[in-house]
Amino acid sequence: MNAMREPEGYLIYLIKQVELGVRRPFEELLAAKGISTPTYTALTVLRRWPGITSSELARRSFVRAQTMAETVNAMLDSGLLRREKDPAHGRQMLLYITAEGDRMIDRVRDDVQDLDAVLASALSEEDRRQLIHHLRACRDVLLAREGRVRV
Amino acid sequence: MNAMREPEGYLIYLIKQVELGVRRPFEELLAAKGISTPTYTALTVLRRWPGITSSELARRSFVRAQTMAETVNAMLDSGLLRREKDPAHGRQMLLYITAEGDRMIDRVRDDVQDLDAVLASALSEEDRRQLIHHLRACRDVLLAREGRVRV
DNA sequence: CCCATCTCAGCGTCACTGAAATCA
DNA sequence: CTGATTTCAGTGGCGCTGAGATGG
Repeated sequence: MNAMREPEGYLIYLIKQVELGVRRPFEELLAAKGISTPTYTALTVLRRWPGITSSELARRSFVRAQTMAETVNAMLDSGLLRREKDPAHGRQMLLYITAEGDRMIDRVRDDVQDLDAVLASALSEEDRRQLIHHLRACRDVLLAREGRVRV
Repeated sequence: MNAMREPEGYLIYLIKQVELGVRRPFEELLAAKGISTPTYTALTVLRRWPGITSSELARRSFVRAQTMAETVNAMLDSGLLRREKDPAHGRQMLLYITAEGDRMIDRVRDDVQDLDAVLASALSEEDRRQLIHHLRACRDVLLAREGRVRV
């Protein structure tokens, strides 16, 4: 418990620090291929959950629906996504990645993996596996707090 | 290696997602006590490294010197920090936390710990310890890339 | 009637670049 | 002269709130 008495021992603090440290190189990497961070994260979430609405995508991405709407519109304009009317709900539009969207993910994959390798360069393969696993657990706790997320 | 083929297996992606998910509740928590995220992080770094310059604080916080200068000025105005001329370097100013700054950290400690506990609620105590340890390793890799940081 | 989505409009924080002055 | 810090000025991405329209 003593480890929690100082900010250095807080998960929140360390996660924020690591994220800030990796933000710039990550954004530069994506910008070199012509996409933004919100676009990249939306693509990755949508690849896992094709056919969800923009609002649901927002919840899974931890942003407001209005914020996600901007990102989605930009992606529609650049052809990374397409949307279809939900036959069961007149107003809702379901989102899908296009072939161009898939190509975009492929285009940045190597660079993202390289940066990831730098980040993990002080960790053993087993450490890295554990870190991924624990971060997923934290993410899922936050998702559960975010209100209902469709299965 | 297969775990790295999808974004779900990237450290970068998960760290960004967790950070985004925790950002809002964290900022609300701090705002309730009257401080901002940059101020909080500056306080925590400075507590560990009293007497560093604003530029060095910027490097350790992964922001530019100009960005940090704004945060530091606000903190000087509100009495959380004081600064002294470095006797050995005419132009440089060394930063120290004031008693008021220490009180500010104390004031938010319980709330930060509560949020931290939520984040770690799916982890065992041993998992949490490992996660902290691995995140520190990632942070230190990034710090080392940031150019010379004074011991 | 209520609730969720979608859309339009405006706002604020925070990190950025560029450039000039000071001093070891 | 070179390199680092400090300071002044301007910019922009990105997430936010509020409000109105549509539809189950």
